[in-house]
Amino acid sequence: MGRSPCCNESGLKKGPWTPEEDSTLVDFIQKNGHGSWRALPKRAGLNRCGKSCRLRWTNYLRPDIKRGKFSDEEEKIIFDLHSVLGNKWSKIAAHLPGRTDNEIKNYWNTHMRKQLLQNGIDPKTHKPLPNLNLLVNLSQLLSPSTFGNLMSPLDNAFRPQLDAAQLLLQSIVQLINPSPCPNVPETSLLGLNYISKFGGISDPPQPQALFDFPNLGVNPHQLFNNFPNVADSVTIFEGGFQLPEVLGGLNSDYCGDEIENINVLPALVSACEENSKIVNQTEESKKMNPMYECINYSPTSNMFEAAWEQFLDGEANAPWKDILA
DNA sequence: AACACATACAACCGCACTTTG
DNA sequence: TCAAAGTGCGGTTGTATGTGT
Repeated sequence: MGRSPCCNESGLKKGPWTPEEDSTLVDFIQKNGHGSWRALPKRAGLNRCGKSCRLRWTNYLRPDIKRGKFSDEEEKIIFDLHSVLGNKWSKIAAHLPGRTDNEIKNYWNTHMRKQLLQNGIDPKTHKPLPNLNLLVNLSQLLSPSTFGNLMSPLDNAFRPQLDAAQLLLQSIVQLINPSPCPNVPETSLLGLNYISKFGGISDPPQPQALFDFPNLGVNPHQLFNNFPNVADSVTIFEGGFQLPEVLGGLNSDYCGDEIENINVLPALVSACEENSKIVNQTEESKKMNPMYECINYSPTSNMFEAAWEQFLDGEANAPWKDILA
């Protein structure tokens, strides 16, 4: 679209506005309205371009502008809306009376983004930045190339257990980085989880939220129900679980009570295909819940279970305990 | 006290998109 | 249908202020 830029006229002032210019602009708009922004500077007697006047008015001089520090509540709203809308600052600003899109953008970039990064949360995806070093190291430790040279033919008896352990690790890595849901835009349920649990970024969590089973459509209780022996290796507590020390003692970050109060979160489902009917979710809430289509989108669940099964089948011998020690 | 560096924020720029006449 | 005007956005810059040496 051919269009002449509005701000390349020579002789027009740029840079910070003086109190006199502010006063002139405010007086003119209060008396006449802004009308055409392009025509405004001449009519008001300002040596500025229309765009500069518009920005100055909308971002700073408008009487309904709220100045000062963002409240915790405002931070929560920004975080929440950003998780859904992304960088749609004007849409976010529409939910924060008195705040401008530019102000929110600046606040996000200078405060919130930094804090999220410091706390291990990706400000773009609102998901934890994967701390996969431990798992990668374990995976490498368990790789066939590592053991190919070290293990004697006798030790190959342990190969099935090693394969199972490696498969398990791969499953965990995939659970941490699930494939994106194909039916809805990228949203940040972890962001809501984060807010719901910690009440805003002013009191951030430590970056150890490696698992988020509700968001992956997996209920840890149901997940481990089929494996009675798992209690010996995995600690299941209210709303979460802890893996055995041999896997680094990684723990889930499932915060059940708070999450149930957030209606955009998916309901919990069984990780088992045969039990994959929706639980705790009405037909109405399915309609309201855009993530519904994603609830069963957990292709790694069965893989995870299969790995566990193999893993636990071999636990009687538990050679991996010695190998990893 | 003086300086360098870091940080926060206002403001600008360029572009793409939408609205309007 | 088209061009101008208006709007929204990401990225960047300039300046004031804070902090450490």
